[in-house]
Amino acid sequence: MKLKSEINQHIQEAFVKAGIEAEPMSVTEAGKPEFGDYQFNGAMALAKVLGKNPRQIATEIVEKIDADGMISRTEIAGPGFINLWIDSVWMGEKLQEMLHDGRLSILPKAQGVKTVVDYSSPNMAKQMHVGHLRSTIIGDTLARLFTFLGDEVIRQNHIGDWGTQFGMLIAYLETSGEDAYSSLGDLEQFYKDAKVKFDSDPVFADMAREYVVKLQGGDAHCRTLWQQFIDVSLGHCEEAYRTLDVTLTRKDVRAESSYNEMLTAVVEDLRSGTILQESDGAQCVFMEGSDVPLIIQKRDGGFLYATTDLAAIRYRTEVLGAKRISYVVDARQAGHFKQVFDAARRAGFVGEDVWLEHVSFGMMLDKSGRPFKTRDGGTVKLIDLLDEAVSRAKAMIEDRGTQEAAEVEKVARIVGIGAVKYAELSVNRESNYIFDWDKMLSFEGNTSLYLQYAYARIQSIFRKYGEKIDGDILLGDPLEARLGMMLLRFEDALNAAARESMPHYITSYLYELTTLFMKFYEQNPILKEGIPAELRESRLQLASLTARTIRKGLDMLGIQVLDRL
RNA sequence: GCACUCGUAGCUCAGCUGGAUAGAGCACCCGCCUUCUAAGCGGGCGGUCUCAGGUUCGAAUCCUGACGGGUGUACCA
Repeated sequence: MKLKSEINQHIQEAFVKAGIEAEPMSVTEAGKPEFGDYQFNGAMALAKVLGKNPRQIATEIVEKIDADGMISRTEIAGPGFINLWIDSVWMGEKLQEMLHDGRLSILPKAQGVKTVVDYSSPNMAKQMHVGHLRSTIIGDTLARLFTFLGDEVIRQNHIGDWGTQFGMLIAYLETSGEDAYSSLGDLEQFYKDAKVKFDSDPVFADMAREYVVKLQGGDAHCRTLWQQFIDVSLGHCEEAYRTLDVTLTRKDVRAESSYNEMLTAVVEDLRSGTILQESDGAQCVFMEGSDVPLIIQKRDGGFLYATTDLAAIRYRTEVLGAKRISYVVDARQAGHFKQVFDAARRAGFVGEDVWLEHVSFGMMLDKSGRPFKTRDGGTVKLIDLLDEAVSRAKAMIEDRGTQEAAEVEKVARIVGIGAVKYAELSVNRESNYIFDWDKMLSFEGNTSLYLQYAYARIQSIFRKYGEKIDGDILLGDPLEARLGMMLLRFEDALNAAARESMPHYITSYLYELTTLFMKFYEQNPILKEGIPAELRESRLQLASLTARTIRKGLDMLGIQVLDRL
């Protein structure tokens, strides 16, 4: 339920009744339990405008609040804080509605927004490495989240399948043997070998350059080899997607090369829109306040990635009809996207009603704060990272010895991959972050395993109980009330995460919820002898709802839960 | 040089549109398993929120400057 906006509405109504004319202001979640559940701090801000004492304003607002059973108590504190307590009977009823609703009382938007999420975007010339992880995981979370909230999501995997390096690779494929599929088994090695030959063998280098021209000219044989190469490379990516439980499929692929035919038109339309300027022989778009242009067409007539990006933007708005486009791309591209967005708007490729958003994320650094590399200076392959995660999880599970032998592999996969994804998603995406195997695969504190563990313990209670639950949800105990409050905030957390494209809002919420539940559960036995039936039923319902919220929240992150751990 | 961005506990990070005593996890110390899974819970230790000004009733949060780190800066993607 949209708890916060419901409270805001009551405050707003009180404003009207009290004759206060002011911009709507929002309540905030109370910082401490003794300040209630929510607090409204607007009275102080209004004091100056209205020329009144803030406490007096607060009093006038409080007197007019008519929350229809939702708010049980109000208090004016300090200079004019309004503290609000949510009624526990009201909460109990709402919690029960959530429990009996498959979507946890979260209604899909009446008017879904057609949203393009551009993410993952691997380069077909190389194997996926750890640098692709953040885009892939953040983007997939956003796609799942937006979908759940009722938006119409179109995933776009803007794969890099065009450019000069493909000439080299095709030439190498042509000379290295007949069977393309087996020789491409290790793409990384293939690329390195090709590069070595390119640098050392002038005849081969010339051949490679020739192949670029032939490929771009549409030569059938070259296209066939190129297509084989892309198929194999994409196959590798899809293997990583499957391992990661990422929802991208082949139908989401919209390759760079697919925009080729649109590029000339993009340049022409920019020219006729008089946005284009020639500078040093190149066709450029200049932005106000910056002397570094966005180059659309090279002096030699060639197109660049800015051209492709503009074509893609156009396709997304004009053909797909997107109203929000989220680019999940690392922070180094911030300047580029600023220019592309600006050019696209001025060219009229996107209207005022389209929201362009660069969902940027920071770089991955090693422990000494340098860009993350392997010991020999190479990039860490994504698949190696994932294998490592699973094998570490497996070792811990075997060590613990609570799983059936047949289950170990499956559980290790869910736990290990979950840990990697959660570690990426739980930090603010905008900051750089320190990559550390131990931290990433740690299972303590704010990690996926902590949530999965809590979930499994709740399932254990229900296995033991095995009967139908009934009765009211009672929130007598303070911890019970806080848990109930937290459960009701789920939708607010999801909405905030979606509004700002910040997955870590979800993890923070889930961690806080789970911590509360763990405390509650330690102090308030559920099935123990001597617990009154009424209380037991109520606590079982809270436990059930907690489990469902954890499962749904993790589902937004593409992380699975387990009934036993 | 210019632009953007970051600077919170020993380490890794939260801190939502400025709000009441700045929060977690790890590490370290102490306690809790004959009782619903101890991958847990409780307690302790630890911060002049880089620094200096400014705006405000009120600043980790907004503005300016300094210092320090990172990134970007014309025909690669």
